Amino acid sequence: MSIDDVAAEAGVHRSTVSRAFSRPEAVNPTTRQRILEVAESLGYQMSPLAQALRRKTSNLVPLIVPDITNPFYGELAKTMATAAAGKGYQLVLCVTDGEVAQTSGYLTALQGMYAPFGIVAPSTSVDLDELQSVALGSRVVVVDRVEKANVPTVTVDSAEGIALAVDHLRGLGHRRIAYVSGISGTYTSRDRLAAYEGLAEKLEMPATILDAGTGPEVGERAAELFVDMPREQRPTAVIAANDMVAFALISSLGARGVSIPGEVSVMGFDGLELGSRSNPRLTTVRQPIADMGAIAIDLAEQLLNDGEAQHVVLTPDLLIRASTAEVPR
Amino acid sequence: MSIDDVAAEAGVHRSTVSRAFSRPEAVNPTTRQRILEVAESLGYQMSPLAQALRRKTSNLVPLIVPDITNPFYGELAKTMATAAAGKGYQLVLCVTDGEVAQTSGYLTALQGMYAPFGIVAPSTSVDLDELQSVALGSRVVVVDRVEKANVPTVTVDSAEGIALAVDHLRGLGHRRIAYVSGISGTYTSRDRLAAYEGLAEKLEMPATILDAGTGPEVGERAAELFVDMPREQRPTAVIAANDMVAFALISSLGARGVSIPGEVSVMGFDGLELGSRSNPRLTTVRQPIADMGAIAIDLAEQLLNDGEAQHVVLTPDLLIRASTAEVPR
DNA sequence: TTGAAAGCGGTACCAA
DNA sequence: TTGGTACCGCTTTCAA
Repeated sequence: MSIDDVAAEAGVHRSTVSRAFSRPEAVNPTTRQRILEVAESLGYQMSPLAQALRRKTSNLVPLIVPDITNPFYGELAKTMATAAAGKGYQLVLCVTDGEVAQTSGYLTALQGMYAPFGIVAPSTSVDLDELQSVALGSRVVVVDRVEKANVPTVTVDSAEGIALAVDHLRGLGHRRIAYVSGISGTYTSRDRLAAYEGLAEKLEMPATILDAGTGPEVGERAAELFVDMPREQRPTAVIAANDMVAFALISSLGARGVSIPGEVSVMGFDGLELGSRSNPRLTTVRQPIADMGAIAIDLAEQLLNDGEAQHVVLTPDLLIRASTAEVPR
Repeated sequence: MSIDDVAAEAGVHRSTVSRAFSRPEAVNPTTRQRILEVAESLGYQMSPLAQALRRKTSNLVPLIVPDITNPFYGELAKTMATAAAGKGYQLVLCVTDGEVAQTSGYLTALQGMYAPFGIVAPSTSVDLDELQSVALGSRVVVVDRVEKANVPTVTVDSAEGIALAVDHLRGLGHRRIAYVSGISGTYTSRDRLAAYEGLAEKLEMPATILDAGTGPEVGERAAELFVDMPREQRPTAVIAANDMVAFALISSLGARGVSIPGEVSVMGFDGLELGSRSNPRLTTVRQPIADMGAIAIDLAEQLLNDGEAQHVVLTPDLLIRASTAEVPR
């Protein structure tokens, strides 16, 4: 079932059929109508491959994430998939396991497929300059990573988020509020940490940083640090670098008999759906993940059209659930 | 950078270059060596698109999942991605939101891309016969769904898994063991439920089924049912249809002040990584998700080669963590 | 073992 | 507005 079959059946030339689809206004309405009907009746589907080969641009968009197992990237992938599908793109799933080399590998591979652009949710150490050096790299939008001049980015305001969290906790009477840093210092984790430190200074609040550790043992280190502190010095609340760290921390704290929010309030950052199924349900700063997909695609298209690299910074909000409570007295 | 550039530079015909890559034995070793070197020095990459167009088969493999947000599918996707990458396939992410129509839609779309086969983790209601009626449908392997004669499948033994769970709980002294059914009756959920009922009968154990409800409120219904029962009738342990249901249940139970595993032991089924970050850490039946990806790809390739639809049934094992304990007395 | 030529399924420019 | 034609980058059959 190719374009020639339709052309023959409709009694026109293949080029006319082609136009009927790609530039409808350039063909006689009557003719077009006939072509469309014939195509319909023949069940004709245009070959995206042939089209891409000729046009030198496909509808294949690489989505590069460090770890699709992580629900944050899962939620991100979902919104991306929805947004992409709406614009006729197909998402090619590229999982890097946090390895930098893979990112550029995928990008060049997908460029061979004439991918029009790529979406990258970079792991820690991806150097954006390096990224741009690979061919597709100059047509990439970066999600969940702070601004970089000539690469479009969509992020959430860390300072705002941390302020929301700290406000909430102070409103509950907390004064010793610690920050639990994320797995191997994710980029956002660092950004949020900086926001926390900045705010602590501004508020003249003591800044305590607990390291959650890495790997499958996340949360263990921070929990150890916590229980090893003399009671009266312990923070009464902690803000985790992200929801996953918060879950891990709560788990480790729970295993040590620390009750939440009875003894410590714990806040996350991300607003994962999962937080409504945790024990206790997680109070957290919510990123508008649902918007990020659509925005990322828009930014990509803008980049292609105007060559303009825009930066969109989204505003987070508070999701108050059950892991925070008034400071114990 | 096309095949002709390499040909020119190496002083041979394009067809020879083509052969040098695809049928190395059909070209003079010396010539081939030269071609390879030239290609290397020119940084030549073959166009997968052009190749696919001509060969009528690509390396694009649709991975169809109902919800990538669910960590189970996330873990599945990860192993698939790894297995696929190892064989030179690219995974195209297709999220169906549980809508049947989408599945066949994706399949036909990807067939237009000459996808050699597809991987489907079907949602509840996908009819496998219906699935096979669409073009690509006859070259599909199904994951996480019981056998169907002419479609290759890879699944885990539900009966074995439930037996493992029940054994574990009975070993801890539990006699009233309930089953909490999953979200809108997933296929595996039903399969596991049947296994539970079968085993209960065999063991002459009372079978209690708690419905976890649907949507964002999962777990709520079961938790209500549970607390509404008179204490002495309450199950002392429950087996959830899957880990996500277990998390939700624990969350809802926790919100009602029921302590786990103090008052009830809760078991999951899946073995998600997430279970090591829950509170309490989840005792569960583990599916060898990591193997499923590689096996699925193998089955697909076998199907293409021999036309044979194999069924692989994997054996689950027990992951004992902290959500189960001896029956309270 | 290598080259020539046709074709995969489209697009786009040029002419009519 | 339509048709003709060349070409995108590669594969494959047929001859040499």
